[in-house]
Amino acid sequence: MDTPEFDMIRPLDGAPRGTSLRRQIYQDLREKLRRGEISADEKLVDVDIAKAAGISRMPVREALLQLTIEGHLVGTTRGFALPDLTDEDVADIFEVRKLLEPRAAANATRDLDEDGMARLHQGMEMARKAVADGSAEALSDANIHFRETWIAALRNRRLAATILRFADQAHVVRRDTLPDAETQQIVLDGLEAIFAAFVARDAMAAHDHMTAFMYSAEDSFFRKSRGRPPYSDKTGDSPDE
Amino acid sequence: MDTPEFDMIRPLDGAPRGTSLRRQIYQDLREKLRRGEISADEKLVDVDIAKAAGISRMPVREALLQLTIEGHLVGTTRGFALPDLTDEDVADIFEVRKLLEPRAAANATRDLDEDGMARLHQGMEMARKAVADGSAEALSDANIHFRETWIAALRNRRLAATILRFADQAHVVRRDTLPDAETQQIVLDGLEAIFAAFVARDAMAAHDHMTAFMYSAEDSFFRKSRGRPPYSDKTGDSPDE
DNA sequence: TGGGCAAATATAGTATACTGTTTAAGCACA
DNA sequence: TGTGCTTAAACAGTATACTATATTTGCCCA
Repeated sequence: MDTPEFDMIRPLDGAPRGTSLRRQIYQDLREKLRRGEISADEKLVDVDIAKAAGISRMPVREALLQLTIEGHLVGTTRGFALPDLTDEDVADIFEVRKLLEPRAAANATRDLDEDGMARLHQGMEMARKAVADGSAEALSDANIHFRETWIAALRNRRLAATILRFADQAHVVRRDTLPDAETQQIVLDGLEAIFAAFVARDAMAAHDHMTAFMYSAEDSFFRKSRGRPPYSDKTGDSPDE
Repeated sequence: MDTPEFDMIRPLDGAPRGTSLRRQIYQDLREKLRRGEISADEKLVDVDIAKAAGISRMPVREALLQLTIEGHLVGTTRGFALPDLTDEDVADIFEVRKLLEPRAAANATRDLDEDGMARLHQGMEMARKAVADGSAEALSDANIHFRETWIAALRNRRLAATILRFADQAHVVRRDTLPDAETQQIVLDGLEAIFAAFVARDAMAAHDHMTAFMYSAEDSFFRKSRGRPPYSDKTGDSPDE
């Protein structure tokens, strides 16, 4: 019930020496967010996470702040939580992704090595099996695996990090669209086309198929969840700065 | 020499109530970085800044961490400092900017209101005067003023924030290229063309002129400072994640 | 005089304690 | 059964103290 008395033990999985606690907590939470293991109503409280990890508040707090800065969380007066994205938010995220990912995919045809290609192949197998099984979670995992592989290959690390930042914010989209069988098939077809372009190292094909993939994902979301891509005339808020 | 005994005074400029200390420090440092008031060899140390502001380390530390996360600083074991960007880094930044800013400029032709237009006009006057005077600093200020105005108008706040994040990292470029009279004229011409497109609310013209502006800025940098846009075969570092 | 080893130093990182504010809970009163 | 007020709880924010580590400085010895 009280604060822990012992400070030499770190009951955190592998405990990789040399890595700061902030980084460990950050990566752990980031992973959980990516996997969708944080529910929308859940509140992340630094002191709770700290107690669970057997460390103090500060590294946890800093990790939560980083996730907030990156747009993965929002800080409220009562703990940190997932942002509930409006249609405008989702449209904004897609606008950025549509600008970045096609070009990045084209670059990946240049940057991918054989090892990466093998992992992409893995990802495709996972995706095919997932769709055959009708498993939304498995397809989501496969999709993440696929994306992280080709993005990891990119020479431009800034571009890569920015893409991951925005792509990971769209878990709402996955949750709302992937359960649908038709959407699953569309996603798989898109991945197949992109994968083929990667294998052929055809930069323009990768660019164009990624563009199509983005548009179809956006379309799925706005058809499933509501009527139309929005933009009434919202007054300015400030997700950053 | 000792720690301050009084905690109700905040010897920080305007002292806007309700704003967290972290935010105040962040914005102050961000502004200084934007203005180029932090030299490349300078080291930013939390405890020093905290003492100067009459507050504790933690808010300062968190502000420095935020700036590091955003790529404006790098953390070393001996204080935070400006990142010394390699040619690859600059090329990477320009690649992202070239993807984002043309589209954003096109959007700005839709999003700018009359007030923003007036401020753009101001910025142009500043820029013309700066070039007439041959003042690199004044042109830099005008350029920043101009950019911040049209970006502030954007409805897509994520796009806006991302652009500012990358654009502000390029102060090295300004420093290395703007002193040159020929470059100043090129910059001014570019701004004039973009401004005209904004005034005419011609989205495609804005897009194309912004594209040209990006390429000419990149070209200026790599012509002035070294031979060619790079890409030998650097092994992976990790500016983010 | 140089080169490696050892203290000193400066700094990030972490821990703990305190404060202020917002939200929620309890309670009286209508 | 609400409705306004008061109190309590929960949390972020800030402060201060402690620790670990890397860089530098200086010394000793070859």
